Amino acid sequence: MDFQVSFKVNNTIYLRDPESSELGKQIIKSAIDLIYELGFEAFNFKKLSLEIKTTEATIYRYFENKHRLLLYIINWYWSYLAFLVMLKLQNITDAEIKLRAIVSLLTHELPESSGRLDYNKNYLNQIVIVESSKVYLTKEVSEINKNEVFKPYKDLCSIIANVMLAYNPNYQYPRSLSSTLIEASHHQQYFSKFLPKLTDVQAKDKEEFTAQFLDDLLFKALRA
Amino acid sequence: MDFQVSFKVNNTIYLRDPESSELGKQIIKSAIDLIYELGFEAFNFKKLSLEIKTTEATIYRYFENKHRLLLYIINWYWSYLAFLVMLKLQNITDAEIKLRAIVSLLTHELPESSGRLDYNKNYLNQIVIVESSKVYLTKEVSEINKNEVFKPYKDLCSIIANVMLAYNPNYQYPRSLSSTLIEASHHQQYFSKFLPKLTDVQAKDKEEFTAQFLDDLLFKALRA
DNA sequence: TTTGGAATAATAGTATTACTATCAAAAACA
DNA sequence: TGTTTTTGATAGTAATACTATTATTCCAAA
Repeated sequence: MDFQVSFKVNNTIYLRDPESSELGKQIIKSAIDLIYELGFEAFNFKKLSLEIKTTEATIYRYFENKHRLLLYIINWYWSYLAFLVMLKLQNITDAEIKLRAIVSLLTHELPESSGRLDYNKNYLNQIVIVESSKVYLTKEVSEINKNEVFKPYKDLCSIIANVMLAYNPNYQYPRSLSSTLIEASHHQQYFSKFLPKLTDVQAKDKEEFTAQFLDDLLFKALRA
Repeated sequence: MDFQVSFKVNNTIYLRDPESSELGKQIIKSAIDLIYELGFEAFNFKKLSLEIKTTEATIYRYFENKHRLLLYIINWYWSYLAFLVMLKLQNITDAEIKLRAIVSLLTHELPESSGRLDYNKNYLNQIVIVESSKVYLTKEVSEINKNEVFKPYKDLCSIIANVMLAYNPNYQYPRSLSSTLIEASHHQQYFSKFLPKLTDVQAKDKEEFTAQFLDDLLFKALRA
């Protein structure tokens, strides 16, 4: 069985749906590659247009500016991750095992898929770790939040919160713990790579460190 | 008794020590006001120079660029906070009470001091919440980390980690929990204000919400 | 098969940003 | 008093973040 899943992101984010054309998909794919390579600050539409051999003007017809493009990418990721979480939790009944599966998804690379134009999942992961907070840490949060552009993040948060409540119905802070879990998964992965003194990583457990820390934290927080 | 405390920040951050002149202090003070008002992205040296009636060129003699200036401000804050933590913990012997004092410092405004040129502590707090992660979420982390510019953050983290170990010597992740605590204090304060669905704030507990959540999380994490 | 509309390409242009350079005036300092 | 340091005034540059205009291509309905 082969199937195609696509994630419709809120249409106030783009001017023209990038999924609606080959060029649009190319914009997203190459944007992910370039942001990964250059970092969001050094990334711009000029460089992107050179990369995909089109012009700045054309890209501006899809996205108002690079912040919106990043928001699109990050939202795509949240939607995809929420989908994967739902999929993984399908056949699990035990809430504890569900929570471990969630931590695992939050701390490991997304599964690579095929498709010629498919986004590089490893790059996407790194972008989310490094750049995702920049989409909401802006003066315009309240303004852009009106259009529900953060819904995918809120939805993911809500899904996780519900599993937490299934595990312990008396826990008082399921949403805050979910957002803390998600954000901490990014920070700890970033810190353990670049600023290890802010963590307890050891040379040997680089791979699994963040998962172990979050696992420990999560279950202690949730146990009565 | 009246006394003056000043915090020397790593001298590779600035070209000329802003504490060494009135103009320098004015640059920092007005930068805090402007970054608070405009957000870091919209803030620039042109606007700052107009504000303090000098020229861009003059500000460039103190800081290489606005990223460095932000780094200076954030580091000043970490140093000041570490100082306050040490001060508060002075006469406390019980590790549990120490930890509560730390959570309280992390989730409340800094005490306002006098001094004509003193920085606006409320603004400073907000800047740290919104902008601090931007100083390390950059392509150049490893490069600038070589000069120990993140030492104040690491030191604060280390101080808190030691109190955690005093409370529970067997806890395995004191540094990661410290950095998570600090980062979560920012996120939860930010979210409860702008994206409340990512938290469990209620209308009535806006003030104390973050402190309560972190308190709960911290002690559950640390208890064996 | 023609034709109208949409998408894209090519090109140019503007305001702002993030600097650098130069030189004179003012202040500090010795 | 003379000298060095700091600041101010002004100018300039390369890059960024767009907007505008017109020409070309393409596709789909008439």
